[in-house]
Amino acid sequence: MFEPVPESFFEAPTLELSRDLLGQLVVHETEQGIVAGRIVETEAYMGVEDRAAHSFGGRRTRRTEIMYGRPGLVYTYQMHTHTLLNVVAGPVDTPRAILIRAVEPVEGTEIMAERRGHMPIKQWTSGPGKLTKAMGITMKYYGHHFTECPLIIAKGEPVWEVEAGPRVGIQNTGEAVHYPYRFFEKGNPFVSKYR
DNA sequence: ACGAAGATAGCCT
DNA sequence: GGCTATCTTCGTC
Repeated sequence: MFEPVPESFFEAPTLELSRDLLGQLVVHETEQGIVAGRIVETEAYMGVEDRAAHSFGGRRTRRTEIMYGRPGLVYTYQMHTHTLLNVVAGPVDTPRAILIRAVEPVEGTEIMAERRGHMPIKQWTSGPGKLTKAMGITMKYYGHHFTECPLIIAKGEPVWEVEAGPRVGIQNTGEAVHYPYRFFEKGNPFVSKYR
């Protein structure tokens, strides 16, 4: 019932794709059932020229390797106690990625509630580490493609209004701190932070 | 083999 | 606002 978007969806230029992803659904078929969330916040990481990107300066390691692959691949990595979910963007050998920072619960809410320890709903998926926990997304999806089950991106409801601003949580990255590469749906309560 | 660092979140004062 | 959990990867010894 949830259809993956076509692979061509991911071929848009990275900043455009960051906006296009807003409103689309992340859908995960788990053992307990389907969980789905509508993307309301993203951040672009612009590859070799972006000091905040893992692939800055052409850095190519086991972790960043997937960023050099085709758009639409899953780039997961571990941040302290959390898994963070990214969409690989840009053509092959252009190591860009888009971090999914927040989603709005759409389906499988009882499963998310359990995974999030029955916190208030606003805290289930309002951050990159929170949403992966709520949706059961782990490092095993590194290198998976978002057009294939059991983890896909599907067409959702369009966003009302998009706002842009500087990215969250990056430091010591010089000018990159100010780049307006964060996109979110204006006023949406699941956006990770307003400032 | 070891130590440091990090695109976070939750709990504490 | 600060403190820290505890994971994977990377650079260096």
